[in-house]
Amino acid sequence: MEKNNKNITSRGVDFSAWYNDVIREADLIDYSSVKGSMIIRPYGYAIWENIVAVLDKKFKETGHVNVQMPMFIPESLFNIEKEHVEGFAPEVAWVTHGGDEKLEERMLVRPTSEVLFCDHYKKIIKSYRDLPLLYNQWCTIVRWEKTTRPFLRSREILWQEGHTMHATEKEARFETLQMLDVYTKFQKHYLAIPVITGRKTEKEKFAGAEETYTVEAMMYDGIALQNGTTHYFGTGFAEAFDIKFLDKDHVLKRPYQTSWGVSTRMIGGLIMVHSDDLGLVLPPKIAPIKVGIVPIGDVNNIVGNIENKLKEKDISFYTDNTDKSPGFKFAEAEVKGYPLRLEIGARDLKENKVTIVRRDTLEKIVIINDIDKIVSKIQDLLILVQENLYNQAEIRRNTMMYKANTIAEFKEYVNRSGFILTSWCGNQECEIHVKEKYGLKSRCMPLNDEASDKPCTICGKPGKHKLYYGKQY
RNA sequence: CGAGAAGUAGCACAAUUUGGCAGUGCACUUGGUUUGGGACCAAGGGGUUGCAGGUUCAAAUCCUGUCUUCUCGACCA
Repeated sequence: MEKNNKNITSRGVDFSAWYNDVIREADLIDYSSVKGSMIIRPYGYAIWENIVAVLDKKFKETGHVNVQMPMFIPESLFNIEKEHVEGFAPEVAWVTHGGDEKLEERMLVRPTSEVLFCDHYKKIIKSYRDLPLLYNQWCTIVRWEKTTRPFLRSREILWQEGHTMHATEKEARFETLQMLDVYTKFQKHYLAIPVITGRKTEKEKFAGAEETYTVEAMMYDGIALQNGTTHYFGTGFAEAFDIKFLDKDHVLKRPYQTSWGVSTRMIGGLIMVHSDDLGLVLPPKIAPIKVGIVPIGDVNNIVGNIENKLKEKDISFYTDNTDKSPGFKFAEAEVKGYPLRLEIGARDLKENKVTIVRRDTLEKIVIINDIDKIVSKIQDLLILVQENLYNQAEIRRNTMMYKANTIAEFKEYVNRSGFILTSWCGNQECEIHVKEKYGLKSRCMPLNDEASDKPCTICGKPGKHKLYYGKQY
C-alpha cells in the first residue's frame, strides 16, 4: 500500500514545498512577523535541547567552559580586524538609538563574537599560565541575510560558538581539528548524517581566519549543507587586538586562536537527510520522544506497566490517550517522527501480542506481550533504527558522489545532483570559473587526503589538491 | 537586493475577473455513538480579508505604499 500524508507535498514532486510542509506539520516552528526570524516551537526546541545536551557534554569533556558575552559590539571595536569587517559588514544589523537619543557611537548586533572575546581576552591574558583559554557560549547572533529559509538560513541564528586561545600554534591547530572531529562524530553517531570534512579554499574561508575547516553534509536532493565549521586564526586577531602573554622563557608572545560553531541549521539537515513523505524521521539518539504509544481499546493497565518500565530505563515516550481514531494516531506518530510506535490493542492482547512499528522502514513487528521482552525489543530496535538511518543516508550519498579527472567528465556530472571530486591546481581562477560557468561552489579539500598529483580537472595544469564541488543551501 | 507569484479563521482554499450581508472542508468546543490506517451524528465558537493610506454611497474585490511568505537569480563567514 502506497502511503502518503494528505497535508505534505510529496518530496519527489517539490522538494522545497515538502521541506516547508514537514516543518509545519511536525510543529517545529512558526514564522514570526520579522523576516528570517523563526519561532522555534516546543517540539522543535526539544530537538535542539537534545543536541545541546550532547554537544555541551562533549565540549566540557574536552576542557571547555561556558560563558555569556554581550550581544552588542561598538563599531570601533568591530573595525579593528580589517578582513573580518570586510567579510561581515554587508550583513550586520546596527543599533543607532537608545530610547529617543541617537547613540554617540552606533553598535552592531554580533554576527559572531570574535571581537568580543578578543576584547575580553586582552584584559585577562597575561601569562602562559592563563592559557589555554577554552571558552564556549550558547547564544543567538544576527546576520542580515537576503534570502531566508527556516533552519537553513535565518537572520537570527541560535547556535554555539567556541573561542579559544593557546600558547602555541601546535595546540591551536590541534584544537581546530579536535573540534572538527567532535562535530563530525556528533553528526555521524547522533544525527546519523554522514559528512565530508575538509579545509575550505582561500576564497571560501571565514573572514579573518588563516584556515577554515568544514563539515559538509549532503541533503536528500544532493545539495550541500555546511553543517559546522572550525577556524584556525593564527595570531591575526591577537595582533589586531594587541593580545600578548609572557611565556616561560620570559618573552612576550602572541597567543594562537581558534573558533568553531554549529547552529540550529543542523535541524534543517536532519530533516532533509532522513525525513519522508509521511513527515519527520528522527534518529533515536536525538528524538525528544523515542516511542509513541498508541492504546487501542481499554488497555490502560498494560500501558501503565509499560510506561513505568520505560521510565525506569530512561526511554522517552508519549502515550496518545486522545479520543482520536487509531488511524489518526498512527499518522500523527509518523508526522512527528517518533523512531518507534508501540501499538497496544485489545485485539492483539487476546492473542497475548503487541505490535511495534519502525518509523524508518515502517516494518511492523509483532511480539509476545511480556513487559521485559517488549522493552528489550524496543532497546534493540532503537539501536537498529539509528544504525539504519546512518547507513541509508550514507548509501544514498555515495550514489551522488562523482569523481572527475577531466573537464569532459566534470561536464558530464555537473548537471547531476551531488558532489564532484576534482583535482585542483590551487589557482583561484579555476574555482571562480566553475562557479560562474557551472554554478557550483567549492565545498572543501578533504581532510587527511588533500594532496593530488593528477592534473587540474578544470585547466589541466599540475594538480595540488583534491577539491569537492557542489551546489549549496 | 533583482525578477516573478501569493497573503481571506490554526491549515488548505472559495468569493476578487464584473465593488453590494465573510463562505466551504479539515482542525477546535459541547453532547452522543465509535475506535486495528487520518471515524460518524448533532449543536456551537472562531474574521478589523497582512498592515497603512487612497478612490467610492459602498472595498476582501480597484489604486498606491509597506510588511511577510514562496520560486528563480545575486549574495551567503
